[in-house]
Amino acid sequence: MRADARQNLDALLIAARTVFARSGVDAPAREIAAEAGVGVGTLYRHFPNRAELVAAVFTTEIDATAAAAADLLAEHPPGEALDLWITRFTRFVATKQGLSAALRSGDPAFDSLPAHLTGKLGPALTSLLDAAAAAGEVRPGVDPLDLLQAVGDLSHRAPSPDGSPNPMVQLLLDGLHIRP
Amino acid sequence: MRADARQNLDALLIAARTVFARSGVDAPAREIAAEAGVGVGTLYRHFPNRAELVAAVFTTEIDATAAAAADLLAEHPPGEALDLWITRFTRFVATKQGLSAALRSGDPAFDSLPAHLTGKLGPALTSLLDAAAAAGEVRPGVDPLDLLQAVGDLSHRAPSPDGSPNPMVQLLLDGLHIRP
Amino acid sequence: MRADARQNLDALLIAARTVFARSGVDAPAREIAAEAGVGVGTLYRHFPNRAELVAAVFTTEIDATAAAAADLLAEHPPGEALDLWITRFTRFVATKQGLSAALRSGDPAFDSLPAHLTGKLGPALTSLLDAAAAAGEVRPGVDPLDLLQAVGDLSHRAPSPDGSPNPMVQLLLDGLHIRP
Amino acid sequence: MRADARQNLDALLIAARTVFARSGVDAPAREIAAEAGVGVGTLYRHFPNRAELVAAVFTTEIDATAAAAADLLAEHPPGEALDLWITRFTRFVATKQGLSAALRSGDPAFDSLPAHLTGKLGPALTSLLDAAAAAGEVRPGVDPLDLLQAVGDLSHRAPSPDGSPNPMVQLLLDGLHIRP
DNA sequence: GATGAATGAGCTTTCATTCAT
DNA sequence: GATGAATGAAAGCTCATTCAT
Repeated sequence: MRADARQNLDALLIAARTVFARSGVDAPAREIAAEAGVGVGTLYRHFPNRAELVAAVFTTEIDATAAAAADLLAEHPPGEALDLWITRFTRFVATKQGLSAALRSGDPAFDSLPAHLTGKLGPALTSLLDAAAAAGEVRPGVDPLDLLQAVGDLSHRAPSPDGSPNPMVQLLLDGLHIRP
Repeated sequence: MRADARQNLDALLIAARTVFARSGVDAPAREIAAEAGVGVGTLYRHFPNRAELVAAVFTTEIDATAAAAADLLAEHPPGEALDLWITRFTRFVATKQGLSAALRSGDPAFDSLPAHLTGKLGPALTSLLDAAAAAGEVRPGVDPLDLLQAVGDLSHRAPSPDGSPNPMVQLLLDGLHIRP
Repeated sequence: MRADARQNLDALLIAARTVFARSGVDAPAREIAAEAGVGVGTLYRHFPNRAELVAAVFTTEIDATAAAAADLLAEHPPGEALDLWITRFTRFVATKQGLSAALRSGDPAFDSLPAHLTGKLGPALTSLLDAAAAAGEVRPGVDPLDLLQAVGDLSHRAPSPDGSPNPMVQLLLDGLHIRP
Repeated sequence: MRADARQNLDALLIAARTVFARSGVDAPAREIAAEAGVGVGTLYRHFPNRAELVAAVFTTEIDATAAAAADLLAEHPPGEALDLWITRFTRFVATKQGLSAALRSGDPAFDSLPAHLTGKLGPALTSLLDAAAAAGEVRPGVDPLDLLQAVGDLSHRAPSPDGSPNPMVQLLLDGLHIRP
């Protein structure tokens, strides 16, 4: 892939994420292209239809969220890393208004999303839970996918402006942690 | 208001609810008018724009949900009435895909919705909780708005085809009840 | 149908015929709407898609060509009427650049065209041939559909500016007539 | 011209002919380039615009059709050679759906086409007619351009799948031949 | 010279909203 | 008051053509 094409693709993904967050997943293609500083044609060259673009953005975001786990673990004590990651995941869910609709749409472009979700986020959360449990900071034996689901359900609403997680999520995290 | 005008208005509200559930809140105005058996012009006479119609449908639904509390209390023991009402509320939330988006849209037509939500559903749930607590069936001291919020958050996903509530909601209800 | 709607429909058919003749059957919908003095929306209200419009224009033209037979017979001696009608048919074919392509396109909107062609033009030409044969002006026993086909094949090219038929068609007509 | 450039040009002409026959003269440039196994850029280097390409393909085809006359004369008795060539010409016309439209388009790229048509095909047909007349197989004195024109007019419709000429053309050829 | 990525005008079609009937 | 025809502003998408690589 040519360097400029790669740059455009990246710009499109970033632009799409921005625009989706601002105007929803149904935002005009032209708006996304403009945000990326690119013609509509370029958008359509890279993503033949809207679903493909949405799927790509979601996938990218999932990947980024999953990848954050390792970074957080490296820079924070395990229990704190877990909390921070959950907060980040919370932000991911809050931004993805279209996610649940997409999953239900039946569009083949979204077929791989569920597997991607569990395949990437499951292991990421597992690594955090395991580290925190090993350090005695959280109770062991929590199923990562159950936790993901619950936090997800509780995070649909728009995030607080200060970036702090939903109070209910906070409660859940509190329950998870072992207090001395 | 003339009798036929009143009939049209009712027909439009029912039609809009049906169509919103089937095709989403962005369904074409014509589709709604057709479902109601009226011309688009009539739709616009009653609701000058789409947001006004959406708000009206939501308001109507909120009212109906609130009104159901008294009926259920009259026909069932208080604890059961509570469960049935929560299930009904769950269905309300699941159908209203557009609700959270509407609340965030900033459209003035939706300005009164939040107050309407708490103003109608709060008291309704309070009456149910009080009755059930008085009968010793549920623990006392539960904040109705907190419960509403939590159940709401947990009910965004599509409902089970059999009409039973979300498993997480079920869990919540179980925790609420006092078991002998 | 409301009077103004009827007027628009007629205006659209006339405009489409004009534009098709000028710019071909693939002319932009906007051009046709503009020619008719109408918004695009109106065009699409009457003809949900281009094929439907093309079919309508062709059908209308076929009808007009068929209807001309009776008029010509009433106003001219039979042999002359025949020649005049053939000339008119020649003009019809020359204008309908898209006809043969349409017939081959497989679009269901064109399904009824072939039957319409033979069903309307066959009888029209039959009446002319019969009258002319009865008057002893042309040889009897000529199959109208064969003649239609042959003249059609010979008339695909643009008509002479003076409106006279193709020389080869003229030859054909000469052969048809009984000269003293 | 470099050898590879020459190859590309040939490939493009062949590809264009194929694609034109399959999808019409308005087929996307990309489709033609792909068929030729080159990039669009290469297509545009050789033919600055679509009309130029169309003209080149028509010219090439005319040349090939004209050239076939000598070959056929060398390998068949003159009368048979004439029939075979007419059949081939018939195929040429049938494939060139865009020809008459092109001639009428006014695009300067097509300016030389009419002269090329008569200049190449006229002499070719003359040679065939003369040879056949000299052999006493066809009547003498037939104007080649008239014949070309008539056969052309009669061949606009899609060819029979078996490659045999139009029945009307067959009739014309029968009339041309002198039967013992 | 070749490639194919990028551009953006232009086309079809939909639909909210207005307004003549 | 009701109707539905008309309007025209979008929006999605395609493709001829240009031009950086």
